[in-house]
Amino acid sequence: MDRIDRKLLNLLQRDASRTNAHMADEVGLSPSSCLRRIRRLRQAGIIDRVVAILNPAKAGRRLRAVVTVELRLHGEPNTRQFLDLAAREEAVIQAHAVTGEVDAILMLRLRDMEEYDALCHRLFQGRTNVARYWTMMVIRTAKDETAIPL
Amino acid sequence: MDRIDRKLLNLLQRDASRTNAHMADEVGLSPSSCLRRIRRLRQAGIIDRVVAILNPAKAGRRLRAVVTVELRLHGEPNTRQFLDLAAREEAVIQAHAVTGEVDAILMLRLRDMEEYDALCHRLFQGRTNVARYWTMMVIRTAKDETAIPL
DNA sequence: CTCAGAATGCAATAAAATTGCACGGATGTG
DNA sequence: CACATCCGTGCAATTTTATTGCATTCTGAG
Repeated sequence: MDRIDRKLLNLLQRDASRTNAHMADEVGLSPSSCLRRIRRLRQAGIIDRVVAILNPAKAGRRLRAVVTVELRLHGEPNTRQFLDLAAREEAVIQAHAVTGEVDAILMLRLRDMEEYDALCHRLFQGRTNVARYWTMMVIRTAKDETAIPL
Repeated sequence: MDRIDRKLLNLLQRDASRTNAHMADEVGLSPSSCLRRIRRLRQAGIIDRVVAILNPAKAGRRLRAVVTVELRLHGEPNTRQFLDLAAREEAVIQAHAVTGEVDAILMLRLRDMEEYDALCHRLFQGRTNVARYWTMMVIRTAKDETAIPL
């Protein structure tokens, strides 16, 4: 993992659709060398996968929300059970167990408020293990990266 | 945006490294038709970009945290100023203004606690506009998608 | 300094993407 | 219902890109 690897990873984290020859130019290597490095980074699992990022609005998911959740019954099996339940919801993009005043945090991608309402009913109301929950609707996004700083 | 487009987008959101011919097979189209659809989805901006997703641990960013922030001075210019400040930090992956009991929420990718400490000093202490902040360190992740449900 | 292992560049080859073109199905109109 | 038009499709030719073998160069340990 030298300087060139880092440079390649940074390029790939922003735009993985460039041709290998172009990438080689950027880092000052021959196409074959460049390709072999990228392949090595993939096989080592440093590059986990390559994905397409959609425009949320154009994909019909304008709303974004963060929900913090306090459970009634804390501890390992209960937390896991709730997270698994949440993970099954397609609107739930991320589900984490966390430290702090709450037990879990969910990131949502929503079509509209109707979907939010329905989701809350399924996850938070009825006979679920949720004591309280706090919803933060995203008003404005100043930064939104998938890239991990190196 | 018919059924085939949605299928293509779902495939690309999980793995955009497949060959066009493979994708064509998956959706039951010829390679040329498949390619033209993908190109159209890109030009329409539905596909925003294609990126490499790294393994956080192998990239040296084992720690993940969510921080909610209450500002001293609320309202538009102050919130924007704080978000811009936060966005300049490389450990800050996402920065949002939100509704609810807090004003902003930050997603962090951290190397270690030392980096967290330094970041807190820069963003939350001293003469910044932050009244209080709550850190939730991610213990376990049950779901972590970049894909937007269609 | 010397040697072994790893990385590199070049050129040939294989694979993939891209394009032109003709066909077929859906839609709208007289 | 016949007809013209438009859009998407598949095939095959072409161009571009990825991949590999091999000789050379670089790097680090002893």
